[in-house]
Amino acid sequence: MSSSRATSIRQVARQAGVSIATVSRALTTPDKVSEKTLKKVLAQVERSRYKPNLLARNFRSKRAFSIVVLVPNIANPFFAEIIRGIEQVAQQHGYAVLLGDTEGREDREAYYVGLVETRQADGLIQLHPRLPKAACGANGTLDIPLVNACEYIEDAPCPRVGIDNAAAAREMTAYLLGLGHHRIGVILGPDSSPLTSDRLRGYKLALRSAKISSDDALIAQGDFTMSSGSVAAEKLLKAKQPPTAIFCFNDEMALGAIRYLKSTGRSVPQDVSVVGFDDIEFASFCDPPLTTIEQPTREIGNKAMSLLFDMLNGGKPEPTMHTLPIKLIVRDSAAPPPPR
Amino acid sequence: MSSSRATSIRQVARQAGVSIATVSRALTTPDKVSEKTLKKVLAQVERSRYKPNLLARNFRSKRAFSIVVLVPNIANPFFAEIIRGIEQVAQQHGYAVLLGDTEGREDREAYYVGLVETRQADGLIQLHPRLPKAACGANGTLDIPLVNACEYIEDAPCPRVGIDNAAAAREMTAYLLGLGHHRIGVILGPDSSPLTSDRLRGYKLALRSAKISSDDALIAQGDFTMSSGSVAAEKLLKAKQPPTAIFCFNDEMALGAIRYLKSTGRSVPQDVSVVGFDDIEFASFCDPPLTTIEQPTREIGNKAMSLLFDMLNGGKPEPTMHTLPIKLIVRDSAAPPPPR
DNA sequence: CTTCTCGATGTAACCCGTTACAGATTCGAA
DNA sequence: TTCGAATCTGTAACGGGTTACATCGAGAAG
Repeated sequence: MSSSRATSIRQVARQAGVSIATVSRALTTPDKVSEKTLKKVLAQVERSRYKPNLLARNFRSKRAFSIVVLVPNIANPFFAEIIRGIEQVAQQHGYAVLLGDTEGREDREAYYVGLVETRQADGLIQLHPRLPKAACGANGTLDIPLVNACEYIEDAPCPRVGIDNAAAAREMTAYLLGLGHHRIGVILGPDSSPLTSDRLRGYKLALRSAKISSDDALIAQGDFTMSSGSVAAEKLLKAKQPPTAIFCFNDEMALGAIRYLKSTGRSVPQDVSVVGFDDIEFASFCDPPLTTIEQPTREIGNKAMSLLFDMLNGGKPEPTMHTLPIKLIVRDSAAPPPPR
Repeated sequence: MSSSRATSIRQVARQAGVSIATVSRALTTPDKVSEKTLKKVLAQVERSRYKPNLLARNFRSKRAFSIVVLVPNIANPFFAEIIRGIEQVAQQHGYAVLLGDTEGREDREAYYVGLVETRQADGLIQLHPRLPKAACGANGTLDIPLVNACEYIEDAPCPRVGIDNAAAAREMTAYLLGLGHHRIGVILGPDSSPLTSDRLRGYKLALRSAKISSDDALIAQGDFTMSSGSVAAEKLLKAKQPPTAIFCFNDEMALGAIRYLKSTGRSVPQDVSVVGFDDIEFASFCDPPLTTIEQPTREIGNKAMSLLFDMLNGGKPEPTMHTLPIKLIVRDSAAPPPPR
């Protein structure tokens, strides 16, 4: 909080007896400066506590060295993990990450897109299942460097990274079939989410492979919240022919479903098996520990940032999907169905 | 992705037939421009899709219009909520928030402090219980605008916002006493956290008011993780005179404690009451729903950002503590002790 | 000794806005 | 009509770095 203005490169140059160019080079490209001068300059930098003004540097280099991450809700630990993955490689490349918590509102989305249009940020990583309207040019192309992570956008004109949701759902369904279940309920996510349709497709594929016809009475709507999981589970269990296992399209809903089952005196997995998706932290701590699908959240974040970094450095934005492997985590919430 | 360089204010000025100063004024101080010119300029701005380069503007105004939030771990929903509160008012004032997830490492802390020293950011909000070393000047003052939120730093030379942990713990303990408990166990957080000592103080104060002497056998160490809650609960319950209620210094540990109790066949709250602290989202969904202390997370974030904003606008950093009210949330995890 | 090469350094233009200051125009009042 | 004030507009300096280009000096080669 000293009242004098911050020391500038010119002061350092004067006091070190060199030109400003030399100071600049000493700090950014030391090998272009003789050893003697370098030492002299660095000593003076140290002495006068000089910190280069990155606002100026970035202005000159036309780069903000920051990127924004658009996320529906940081309070969701699943997204938080992906953000950590993004930050990790962002920092390796000298980028800072601006947090864009949209809370689902489109005006906030537009605000963050504006940040990159006005060069406050260099690019954007989108964690929503849709493209930000504000970023779309007239001819279906994107105005800004963008990569989409973890939610699959059909035909998006940008690189995407995520998992193969259909394959994952198929694997999980096959696992339940393997335990001997024939009536497997599912609790979907919101319709708007492409995740839902992909996972549903995988589920049906697995049934078909096992020569079991799918039954709409076994499909219940949810919205990824715990309470919706409870409600949906109730609906499924009250059917004429209730399922012996429930596949929830995320862990929160699985937790909700388990809560409902327990509250009605059923035990999991003895009476009904319940499995989830995502492997959030609580999944291993709840009772019973949840069998679920682990998503490579860190890796998704890492990859997304790497892709964006490439784009920012002149790579062209191949609109390809980068699929990362998932893992079926078997814990204790699924077991063979009870004998009839 | 057009190959031409971005349109600059000079182009717009030329095409609108005015000077660059007029364009600048039209965009930043429209009332200094005649209505006719304003219309003409804005039309041209629209037509050429001109977006002012904020890198240049910020450079000129010597402000980055961004602040960094240092957080131990964004994957912790408690912090995530505070961040949302910060972002909310940051955006109102035109500030972006840079996410500083330190993962507890000091080098990352230093990196983020560097961001404000080099003017990439204007100030910093710290969510850790200690001051970043890198930000401390020689004479015990701070080099950068900083406010501390949610964890109490003793004698920090900066504004602080948080709750009265001692009073909150006292209230909770009094509540358990009121239910008829006489042997109340506590599960602490890590020693390094000032939260722990404050809450412990509140607990002891309540006991003294009730003329009950405190017993070290009722105090167990934890570290704010669920598994530490299980371990600590086990230790408490295996004592000669086990507690009839357990006060955990955060919700995660309470969840862990409940899990341990259930696994040993005890039911909560019939056999043992368990209460938490923080009111994380899961607290209302677990079984039984947790009686806990609600922290005003949003408000903490809001207040912290307001304080920082004031500092950035010339207000001097009063090193005062801003205490926000908490709320005791009664759910179903605490009940009168079982009759002996 | 001259000439060439190459590394180290300095000079100054440049990035793209904002804004102090000056000049121009308009309008009302004397 | 003339002058002053108020309003609008333009010119150009400025911010703090980076970097193309010029310059200089030393050592190598001829």
